[in-house]
Amino acid sequence: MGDKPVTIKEIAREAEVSTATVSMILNNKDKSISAATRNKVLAIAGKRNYIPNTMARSLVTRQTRTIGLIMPDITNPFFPEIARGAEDKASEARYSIIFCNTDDNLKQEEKYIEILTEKMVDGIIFAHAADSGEESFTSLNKSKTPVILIDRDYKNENVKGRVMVDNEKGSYTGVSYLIQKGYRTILYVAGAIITQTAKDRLAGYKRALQENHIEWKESLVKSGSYRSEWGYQAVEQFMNDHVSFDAVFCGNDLIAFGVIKKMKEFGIRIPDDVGVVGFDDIYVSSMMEPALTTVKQPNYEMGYRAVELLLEVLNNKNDNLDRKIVLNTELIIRKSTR
Amino acid sequence: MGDKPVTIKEIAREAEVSTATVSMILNNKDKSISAATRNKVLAIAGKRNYIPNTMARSLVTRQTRTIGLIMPDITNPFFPEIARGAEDKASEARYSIIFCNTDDNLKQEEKYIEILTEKMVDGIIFAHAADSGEESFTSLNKSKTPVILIDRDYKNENVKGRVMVDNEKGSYTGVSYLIQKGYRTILYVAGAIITQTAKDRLAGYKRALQENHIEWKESLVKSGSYRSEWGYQAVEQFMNDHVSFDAVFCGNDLIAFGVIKKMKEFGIRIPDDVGVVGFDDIYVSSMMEPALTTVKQPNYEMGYRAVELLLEVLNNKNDNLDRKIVLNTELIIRKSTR
DNA sequence: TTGTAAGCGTTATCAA
DNA sequence: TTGATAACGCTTACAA
Repeated sequence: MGDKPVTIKEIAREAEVSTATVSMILNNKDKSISAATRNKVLAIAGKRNYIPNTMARSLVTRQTRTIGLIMPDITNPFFPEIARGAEDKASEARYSIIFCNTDDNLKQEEKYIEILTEKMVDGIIFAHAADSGEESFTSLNKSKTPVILIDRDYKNENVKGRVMVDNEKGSYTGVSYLIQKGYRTILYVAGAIITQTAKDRLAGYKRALQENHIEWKESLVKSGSYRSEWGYQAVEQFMNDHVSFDAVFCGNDLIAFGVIKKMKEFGIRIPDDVGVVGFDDIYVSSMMEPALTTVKQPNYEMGYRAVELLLEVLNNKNDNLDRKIVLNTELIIRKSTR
Repeated sequence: MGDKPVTIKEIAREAEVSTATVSMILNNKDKSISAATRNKVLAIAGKRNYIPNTMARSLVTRQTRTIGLIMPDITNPFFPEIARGAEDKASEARYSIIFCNTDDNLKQEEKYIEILTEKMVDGIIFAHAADSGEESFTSLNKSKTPVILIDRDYKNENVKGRVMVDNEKGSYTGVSYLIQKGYRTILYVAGAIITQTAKDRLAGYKRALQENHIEWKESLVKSGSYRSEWGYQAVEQFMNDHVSFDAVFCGNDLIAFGVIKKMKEFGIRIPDDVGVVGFDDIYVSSMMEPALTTVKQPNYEMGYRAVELLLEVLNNKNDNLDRKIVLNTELIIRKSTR
């Protein structure tokens, strides 16, 4: 019933052994310790309700069993599954996750990297969605913390691995499907095009057209942001430009929602008049009217694999690997295509 | 260019002062220190790229500037905004957040509370959605960590505050609005009814009917889970029971989506034949067809206020308050009601 | 204005 | 099979 937490020292005193002994027992490094003292110590620790102080422990072991997760915005439906995957894997291995929202703001990212290295996290999972050009991460360079990148590519010596998705192939599959279903004039409403992601998806779009001998026209492509408002506006713009089309391939599902909303307002029927394919497969896409055909990203798996990779790196300090995991997308066929 | 991180001791040596002096300067407790030594130390710390070791610091100060956030599932659209609000406030105050997903599993909760107290978090924000009865939290009792509850009520001496929503009033407002718009036979498709939340909402539903002299019938109320599948099934069940109705008040937005989907399949027009009101206002509710009229919960604010409250508690160790903050809901009128 | 030194709760190296 | 004891890097009385 003491007020201060019980320490190893007090247990040692009560059990009439040394702190070293107690420590070994509590950490299962007790091969050489007699069952008698072992049980005695364990009993006392239990009774006194001993809780180890990880600060003290980390100070000497130099590991915190904590990893940082930096992402733009947990409120964006793209990220919760990544976070969940990461947390699940971390939790399995008895690691904890500190999570940070940057709003795609470089200053914030710098700040968080600083904080995380001060907190001595063992590693960082870094999901930086929007491309911010080639800025160098000064905090990252100061820090020696190993980093696993999600979704984007950086050059940095702390980067020990990347987990990405084959975006080119993903959009190739989506667009090919549209063509296969008889659609011929396919708009591409992209997100922010500075993004490598968006570029890769554009490449996949082009390749699908090419392989099907459909001419690629710049007038059919517009890029904006990854928000549903942009999809809504984009359709408006295409209509104003008197562009005619029978399908829309969208940079993500949110954009697709906007596209569909606007088209409904114009009385365009989906999928009969126009087919729509999204990208991501966020959880509501199946509930929309019509349910959205989309290229699913394995978000949960990305988070999970990223942590898995990090733990591997942590356990093989020696070999300085920079592993790259490329995950496949999956076409989810629903009702927005015929 | 050394390999090990620079310590205060090395800086002290290089600056030819004591570690105490360096520590004071680095912590802005340097009222009494000459500008000369001050600048010298700061310069060296900058050049050598000093990063404080928070393990060591926390060991003596007994605070980690870290707080735990326990919630059922970040993947559930209800929670990301809470998490975001919490993180924003924490970040403002230079606190970090460790986040934990319990899947409404009591074992998990216990485990996380244990881990968090081992990690010596300064406090815990606890968002426990589904009611798990009156189970006692043994880990919580062992731990002395202050806890702020979100959304649910527990009795526990570690609970130093609660942030909740006035559910009774919320559903009262929603149902009153339906009545005001001329709807008369209003179903209530509730979530899990063991939940206090669901009970309070039921109470609000009844009060609205009563005040408008509409008889309450048990046959108009069904409870299931907070998932869209349940909304879908519920409508089916009501139809099978040959219950006629002209409005549906839903336990949350997800349920409303399911309800709407099923009704569309039956060719029921919304809002003309039947009006629908949801609860929560998750981010897609405005994008649905028709856009959903719903009782908005201030999720972001709940997270934000919870951390705010926790920080207050942390700064007033002396008075043993248990503050309760009750936030108001807001009726968001869109197109699923006439 | 600055330095000395104790101590935070562990782990880990030697010795015994 | 166990015990002393020196770290780990920092803060904080108290002295000087």
